[in-house]
Amino acid sequence: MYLRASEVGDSSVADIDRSLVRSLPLFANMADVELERMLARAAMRRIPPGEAVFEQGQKATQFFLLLHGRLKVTQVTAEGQQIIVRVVHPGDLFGFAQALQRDDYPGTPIAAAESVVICWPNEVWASIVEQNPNLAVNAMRTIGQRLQEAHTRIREMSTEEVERRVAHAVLRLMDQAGRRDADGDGVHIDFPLTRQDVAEMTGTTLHTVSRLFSAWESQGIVKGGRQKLLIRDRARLEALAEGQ
Amino acid sequence: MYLRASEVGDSSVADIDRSLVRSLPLFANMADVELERMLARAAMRRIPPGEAVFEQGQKATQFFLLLHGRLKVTQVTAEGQQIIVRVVHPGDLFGFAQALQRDDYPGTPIAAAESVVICWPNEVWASIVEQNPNLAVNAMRTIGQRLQEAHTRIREMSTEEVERRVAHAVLRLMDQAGRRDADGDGVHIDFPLTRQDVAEMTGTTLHTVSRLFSAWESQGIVKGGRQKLLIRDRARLEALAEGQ
DNA sequence: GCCGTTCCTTGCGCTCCCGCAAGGAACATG
DNA sequence: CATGTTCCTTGCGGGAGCGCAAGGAACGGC
Repeated sequence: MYLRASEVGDSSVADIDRSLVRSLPLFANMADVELERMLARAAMRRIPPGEAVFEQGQKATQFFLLLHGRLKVTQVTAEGQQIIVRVVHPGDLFGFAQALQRDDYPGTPIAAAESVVICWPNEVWASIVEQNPNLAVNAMRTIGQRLQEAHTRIREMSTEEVERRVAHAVLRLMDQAGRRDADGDGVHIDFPLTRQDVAEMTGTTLHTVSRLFSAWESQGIVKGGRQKLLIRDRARLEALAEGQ
Repeated sequence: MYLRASEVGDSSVADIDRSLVRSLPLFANMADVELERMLARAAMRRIPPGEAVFEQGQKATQFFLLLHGRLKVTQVTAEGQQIIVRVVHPGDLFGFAQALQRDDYPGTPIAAAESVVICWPNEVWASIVEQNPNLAVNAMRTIGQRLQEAHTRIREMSTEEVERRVAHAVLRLMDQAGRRDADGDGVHIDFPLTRQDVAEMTGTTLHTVSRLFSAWESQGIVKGGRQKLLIRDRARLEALAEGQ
């Protein structure tokens, strides 16, 4: 049944995995009845890799929650330069334009791996918050954390050289999407990640990232691969991030 | 009476300028009674230039609103490098640590000019939000906007060269703190602003900022001065910000 | 299995910008 | 007015990292 729905791309409320949703911090203090009422107004969508959930600049009519998979949120500048604003992990809200007080989406979330999202029309937000202020508080915390991450990134970009910034970015990815490697030693990043991606996260070029990874690999700190990254020596990486 | 209170540094609720507070978007939808109740739990403080409202890392027990003046929020890295995270303008909330889900303040707000703030103990927040969800929504929007600004800055730092970044920063300051100059031509920044400050906002050095300002001055775009900046040709500055 | 596409690597030259250094101007303080 | 402090300016040299370029490796589609 799930598979059939997936083929269509859209799917009914009944298919949404309750236990998964229930475990999210966002809904921690929400009563079962409330949650059910909220899910009743939701829709589910499957996003194949490389596809966008919505496009930057598009009118914001819905907000979203990532259930499975991984999204890279990109922004494109007037000159066509692209950057990755953040990575959306399972359980994260995104496409939250109205909270940012704008009526269009500021970025484009692209599926790095096969992903499943649920979405609500914008109007749902207000009506739900009214009955459940706790959700608003939770959402605010989420945005607050995101703000903190942004400030961290600004600080790093202002004061650190490229190697440290890249090391920090890799450590962050490791914490958010690390997975113990099947082949024994090390932790790998759990979704396809190109050198270009890392460059766009750290404000550098894919060339520099490639050179760094090569250098690190020769020291046994990481092991690269096409769209893959395996971290073998976290301590050394942390040392690099702190500037030796 | 106001002056006497100022001398002490702390002041009573009665002194708070109601019409000023009333006009803030944050309280737009709040009933007079609610506002009065909220102000009843507030305290007022005067901050002389150069002094901090609180220190980075300090336990967060209060949140704040800037009434008059101007604050530069700085963060110091482990290596002692300083950056300016943002500038607080009159009407802005700050010291909002609990919304960021942390119990210490992430930065240090330093008065650039003589400033007046009002502050509340953290507990007030929860009790007020409960009775007035609208305030939570407003606060979330504020944080959302701040997040957007942070992303803009990240994008600029990733993709633009120093000159464009500095031009953008100056334009932003102009919009937020610009004031028609008394001596006729141009708009000046309404608080003391050093080259070092601008450097810390844009992730460069005071040397580079100084060189840029000199170059711009020789083209008649701006006019510098000790802790002063006068913008004479906004159009040219915008052109620079867009990359000629 | 072949071919096209995407992704990665590495060398080389160049440029933007930092860091050092030294001097000068504005302002505060007694 | 004298002295110290903060802030600004400018020259010079060096280096981190970008951009170009060219080649190679992994993957997917037919």
